[in-house]
Amino acid sequence: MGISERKKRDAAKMRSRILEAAMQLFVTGGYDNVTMRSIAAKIEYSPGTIYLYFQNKNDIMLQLCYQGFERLLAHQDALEKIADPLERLSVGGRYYLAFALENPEIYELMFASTEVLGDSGPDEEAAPLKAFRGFAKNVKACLDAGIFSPAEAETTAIALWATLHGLASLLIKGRLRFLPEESLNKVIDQAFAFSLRKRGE
Amino acid sequence: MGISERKKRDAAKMRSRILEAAMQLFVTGGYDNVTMRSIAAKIEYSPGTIYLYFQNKNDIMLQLCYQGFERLLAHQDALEKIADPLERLSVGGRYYLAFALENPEIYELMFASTEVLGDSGPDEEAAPLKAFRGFAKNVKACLDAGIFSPAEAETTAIALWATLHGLASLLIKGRLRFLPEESLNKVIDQAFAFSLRKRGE
DNA sequence: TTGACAAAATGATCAATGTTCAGTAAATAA
DNA sequence: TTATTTACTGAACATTGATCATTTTGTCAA
Repeated sequence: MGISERKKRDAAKMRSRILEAAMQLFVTGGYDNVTMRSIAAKIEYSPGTIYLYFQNKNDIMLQLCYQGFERLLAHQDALEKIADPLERLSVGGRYYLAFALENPEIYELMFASTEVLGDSGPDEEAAPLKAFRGFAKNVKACLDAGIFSPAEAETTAIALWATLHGLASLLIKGRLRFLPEESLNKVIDQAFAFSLRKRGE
Repeated sequence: MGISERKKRDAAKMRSRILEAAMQLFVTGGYDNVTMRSIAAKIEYSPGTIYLYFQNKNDIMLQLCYQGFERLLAHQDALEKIADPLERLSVGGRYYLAFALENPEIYELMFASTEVLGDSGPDEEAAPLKAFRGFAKNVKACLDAGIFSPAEAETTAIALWATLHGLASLLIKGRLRFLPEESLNKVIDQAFAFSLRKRGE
């Protein structure tokens, strides 16, 4: 039955084309630029066809959200080479921030309200959880190296993530626009130093 | 000219009624629940009337965003009584987080993307900037008390804000749902301790 | 190759949305 | 009372996400 396999490949390819078109529309013109009709026009199919491959628009946006997490995770993979755990964590954090600032729309989508992304299921949590686990692993390495105390492993990871996410969010949404450009980099550096400072006791 | 004054009051009252209706619809059913028609029905006017008092829907949502910041600022005013600067900062942070978690929709709206809220003008930055200045003032007090070193005043304020905002965001959007309920409070406590720890050197 | 069946794609259509605007009603002024 | 300005109406428009009867395309047995 080579035919049914080819059909499966075709269907997967069609899904990819739809997602690619949606992603392009999204990053160039934001959420409002993604309409079922604009996607259809881009892939040169009729609007109704999209519903043969995706349940609805939310479904599509959710997939784009997942793609965002996957891209972020791919970035983080490059960190494995860094031996020093504290530096790995620091560089990872900068990667995280750089990703958010270079892909503001995608990053926003990744943390868009649950409402937009539809009801939460076990699958929905998978991607963020995976991202956090990678993060936590690096923190754990710092812990093992005696940089943090054991009781603070998860706490530290979350606090760090929160700081990074908060910075990214505030920057993307222009809430730190009042800061002089020059001091921004310094702020980021110091924020990292602040969060990553070796703890006493 | 008592008439024109009365008319001004009437117009202001009408604006309030519209905003109140919009806020009610928003907190109960989210952004999608706020339609020009639903607002109109709630205040018992025709949809077109709303456009005599507001430019468009974005305008209305922007005002709700401002109301959110005002509520938050009102909360923070109660902090003045706390003498110890470090404790004032800590309690203020908890207020901030509590506000965000008790008013998740409003908090989300306050930090919604610039796109949703319309083009940024000097007015738009006023509210968040004001909120941050109050925050920074508390940090400065810690600084004056020798708790932080001078070079870190603004940096510390921003890092703190980012951590708070990040925590609020992640919590609201369910990204920390995998955490056991019991450990959540501990995480918050430790995150605060982590960020507010007295710095050496 | 042909004809019957299944799968894929279409596009007209629906209800709902934000917004506009000619027309109507009410309030004010003359 | 009459004229004029102001406030309001609600039908209408363009767009949106989504649906579904219809048509086109693909598959396979005869």
